[in-house]
Amino acid sequence: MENWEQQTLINELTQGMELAKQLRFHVGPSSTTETREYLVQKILSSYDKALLILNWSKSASNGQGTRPQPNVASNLLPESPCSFDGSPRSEPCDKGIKDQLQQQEHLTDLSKKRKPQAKWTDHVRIYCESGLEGPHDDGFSWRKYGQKDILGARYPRSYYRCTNRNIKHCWATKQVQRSDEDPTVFEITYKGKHTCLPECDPNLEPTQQDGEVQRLNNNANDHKQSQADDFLQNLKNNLKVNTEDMSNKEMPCHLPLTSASTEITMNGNYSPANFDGSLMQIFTSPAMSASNSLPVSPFRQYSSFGRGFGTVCCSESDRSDMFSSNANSPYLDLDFTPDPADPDLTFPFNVPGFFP
DNA sequence: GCCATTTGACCTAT
DNA sequence: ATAGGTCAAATGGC
Repeated sequence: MENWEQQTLINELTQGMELAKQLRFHVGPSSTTETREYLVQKILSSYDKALLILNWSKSASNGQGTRPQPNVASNLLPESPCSFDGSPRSEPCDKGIKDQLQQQEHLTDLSKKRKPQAKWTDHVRIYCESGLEGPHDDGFSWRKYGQKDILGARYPRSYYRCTNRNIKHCWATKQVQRSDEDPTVFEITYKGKHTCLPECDPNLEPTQQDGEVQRLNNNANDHKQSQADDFLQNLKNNLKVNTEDMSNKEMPCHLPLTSASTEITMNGNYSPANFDGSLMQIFTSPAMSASNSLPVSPFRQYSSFGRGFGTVCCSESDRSDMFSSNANSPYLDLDFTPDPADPDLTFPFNVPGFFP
């Protein structure tokens, strides 16, 4: 067993023990069911991770060349930058990492040639239902550059790229496609990472924003707590959030939120410290899509989510089928380098967006 | 005029 | 050959 595996194992077991201790204090009637379920889920998650690491090491020592890839975490670790959402992934996690590297290598290739497939892909599925007062976005501006009828799909697929593509060489793209099975469900696939800053603060000068990107990249951990706090606060106020895992079965984890109208369900665990993560699959409600009486223009509306996570722009005509979700972290460097000592720390934040 | 969307054409992977 | 992804001219709104 490699050192980092051992360390991770220790971390997970330690975390599990700490969580169990916390749970002990929440056995009484003063604590909410959500709190207890949340802690239980985290404990289970920690032990799942630990077991996986053990199995991983075991298979490796047995000479089985194919270790469970780090994407095992995608099944179990919502903080996994590779798949927090748990929705079907187009790429194995490790391949995604390689692809990211390949993408960086090809960033200079601005030719008309199609760039290599799926350097880094995230898959997000979102639907909205009543409860959100307006579209939430992922903090980035997207420009639609294509639409294509997909074989076997009832609805066309829309292609979006970051509006900063030319300005800041931001190569993030996303694809939005309405689900055949449930037209209220939209599948959003993100490709590439944002190298630009979300327009979270219109008062910031570009240079300030650039500096902010750098600062955030360098001090991502410093912001986790505040982002998480803001996120939680807004969740309490606004959202009902669900996620699904890869097999589309529920692995609920109820956050200890006090608002009766607020519920967060996600596969795996959650802690505020994790909410700087890039991948969070959020289900919001569909009825919102029917509402055209938005309080604010869908163009560049600032989200009330979190710290007003930036803007998203889209056309009026496209509001019916475009969503924005923050599969890519708006703030953090999306280059995913698993920190073996603390994988949780690499979990970036994700904010859902929605365009009715 | 600028910017975003639309949409047909083109390119690439399979 | 076909499907998916992207480009870029045309178009429209502000």
